[in-house]
Amino acid sequence: MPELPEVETTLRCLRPYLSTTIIRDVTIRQYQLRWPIPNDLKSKLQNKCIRSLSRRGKYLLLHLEEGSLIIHLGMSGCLRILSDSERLVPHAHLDLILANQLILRYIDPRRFGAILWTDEGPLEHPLLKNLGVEPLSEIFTGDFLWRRAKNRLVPIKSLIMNAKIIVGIGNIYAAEALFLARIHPTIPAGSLSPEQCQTLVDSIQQVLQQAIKQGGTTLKDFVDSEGKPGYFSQQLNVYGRAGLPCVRCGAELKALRLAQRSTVFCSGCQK
DNA sequence: AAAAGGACCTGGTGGC
DNA sequence: TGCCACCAGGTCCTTT
Repeated sequence: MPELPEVETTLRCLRPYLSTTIIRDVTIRQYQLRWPIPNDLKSKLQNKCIRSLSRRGKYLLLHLEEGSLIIHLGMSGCLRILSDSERLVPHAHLDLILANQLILRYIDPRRFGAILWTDEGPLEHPLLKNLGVEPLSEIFTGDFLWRRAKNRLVPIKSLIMNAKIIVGIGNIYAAEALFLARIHPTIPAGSLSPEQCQTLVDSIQQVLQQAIKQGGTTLKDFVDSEGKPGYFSQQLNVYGRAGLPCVRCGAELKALRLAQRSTVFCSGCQK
């Protein structure tokens, strides 16, 4: 499910409910996610105050007095704020019962997500420490991308989805950004000109910012923490539109498989 | 070092 | 209606 805009939407939605809130209790129904939920998590959280929330790439971080909860939504995860009367749905793996009577519930059918704890600064955690740049930060420039792409033969789509280089871009927004930039998804990353890199950076930032503004993309089951879907799916130009006409030139959009991911593009517009 | 492919897991869809 | 193959928003790990 969630790429950067969906995680950011979740963060913004949660913040008013969670910051400076005390966790009264923790219910764990399923420990087996991508990695097991730590056995001692309950003791780390119970009666502790959530000081603040942040995001790094697709990771959500809840900062407590000592240590942080690291949450990743995987492919199908979401976090909901619920009143205690709501009935349990399948795959509700963890609840934080808050002092304000609300429940923060983690739901993840495919269990590709993760809930981990770190006593240290969370950015030093092995999963976060080697992450690439934030695409909406000022250090993500055309020159940065050009230098990282130089001499590399991987398809440009794979490169921009590589979290060691840039975080947050998944299959939807990679396809959309390449369409906006008129760049073919399979061309070797190292063959882009500096100008094309600048265009691509601009397109990535544009598509992510627009998607955040729309509350993310709901394909199937993404909702924010209040249960509202995102509306960016109405603005998708290529993702999920193989066989349909290109909104720019009218040519039939093509699909191919790249690194086991479906990839839609316009062979008329994207060179 | 870089690139490619497999693995993890559930649920929905389309074909026969 | 049932069964099966295949697909889905991620990303780490192993192999080449």
